[in-house]
Amino acid sequence: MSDIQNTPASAGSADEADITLAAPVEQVKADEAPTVRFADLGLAPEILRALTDQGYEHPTPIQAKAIPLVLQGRDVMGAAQTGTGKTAGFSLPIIQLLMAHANSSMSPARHPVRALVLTPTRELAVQVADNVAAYAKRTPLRSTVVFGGMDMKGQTTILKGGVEIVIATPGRLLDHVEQKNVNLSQVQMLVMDEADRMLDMGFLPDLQRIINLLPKQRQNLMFSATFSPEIKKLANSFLNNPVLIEVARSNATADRVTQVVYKVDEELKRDVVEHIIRERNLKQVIVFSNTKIGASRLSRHLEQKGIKASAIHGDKTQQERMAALDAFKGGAIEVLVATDVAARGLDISDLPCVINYDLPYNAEDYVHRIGRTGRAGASGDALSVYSDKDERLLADIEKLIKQTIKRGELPGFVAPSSRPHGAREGGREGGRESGRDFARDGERRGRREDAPARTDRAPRSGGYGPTPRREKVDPWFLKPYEPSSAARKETVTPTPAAKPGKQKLAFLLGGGPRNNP
DNA sequence: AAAAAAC
Repeated sequence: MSDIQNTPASAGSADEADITLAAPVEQVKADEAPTVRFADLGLAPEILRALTDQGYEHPTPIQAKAIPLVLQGRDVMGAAQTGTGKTAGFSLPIIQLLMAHANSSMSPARHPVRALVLTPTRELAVQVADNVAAYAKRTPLRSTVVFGGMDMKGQTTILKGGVEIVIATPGRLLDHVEQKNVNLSQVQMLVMDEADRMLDMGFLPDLQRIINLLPKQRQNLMFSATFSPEIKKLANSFLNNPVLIEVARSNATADRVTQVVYKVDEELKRDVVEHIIRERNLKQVIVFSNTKIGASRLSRHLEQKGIKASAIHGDKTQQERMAALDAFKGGAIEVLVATDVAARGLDISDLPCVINYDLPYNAEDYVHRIGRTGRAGASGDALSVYSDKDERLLADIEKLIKQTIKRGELPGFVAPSSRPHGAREGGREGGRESGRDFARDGERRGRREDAPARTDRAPRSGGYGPTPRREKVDPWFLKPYEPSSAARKETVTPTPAAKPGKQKLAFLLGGGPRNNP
């Protein structure tokens, strides 16, 4: 992938009119993939050791760019999705900067909160916190995570014990602030992760409340997958002279991910999902549902059919959510049926396959969902089932990704149009199970014997539809009338893993050391 | 039209 084309001539776009940057935005330029090592980035030995412990040697492109800039104290606006390594991109330099004044005193007063990371979802908070803790494990810095749905007590104890780095969802953090469990007046660094999602979720008032509690003098890092006008406004109001770091659009729509859609009868969707899981012998797959109830039902259905499945959505207790995630990561659960709570942010290793049980109402969410696969140089499959009523959704998605998605055929599943009226046919190849009654939902049916894994997978990439084109990024940051804003711009392109062999091995081992965090 | 997030 090459760099994104942004010409100054296009800067006068319509929605830029009401955007006034508080300060000029500097852009840096770098085209080639970095061949640097973490050791070249000026990181402390304690941090390098922690990275080595985990098998990381080479930074991803965004890390190679972001780390030095953050170390310089710059505000950074990162246009990056998950899977680009942005978590390490901000946490490593934060740890480094805080280390300069770290002390090993046990006194809570000597461990004021100095870095704050805000995330939209609880799971993402936990994940970021896990990373931070791992990177900081050889330093005296303390970190913790606070989020809702859990007892306040444990979090309160840790907060009162003193921590330098807090990772939090906004609501619970404010809760702690109100209860005087935490003081944010010493925060030097603020990270807003998945800022676009936080806005979508209505966190703006909470964000403003939190920011009002912070010192004016601080460093701000903001990451967002999209550049809506709202995000630009947020960037304008909260960032000070930021550097824009841009990662070419997620590899989600890159050729590494084979996308296929299957048009089926609405009521056959769950059987099709089951069929796909068996046919491909999938052992690690996320199935996305548009609704919480749909996720639960599908999960239950799959479980009844002897597939190790579990659902994760907002109506589950936090304990259930975490248990499901852990079970999935640990392999006890093979199919995680999720709402969009898991669409973004979650770094659930490198999934070989993602299935859309429903096409998302929001085309943008499609990109986020399938971004769970084909990560970090690996290939992946993104399969979607849809029915007649979803044609419009599919059209929206294809318009967004500027790509026609391959229409797949499922041998054994009768095409919706040719299905005889009233018949409920859902058998598979060889008609082994023809005549099954698909009408009675929830009825226990005979468990299907394990089907041998077939190899007639959908063809990999290529040859179908126009060449994928990267989404045009609105050049809001170009300030044609601002002399200090040189037309330099940073575009970081994800590169294949530096060591493909090692990467592959990591995947096979399921969570072993990866090349890039 | 749905999901997420504080109690």
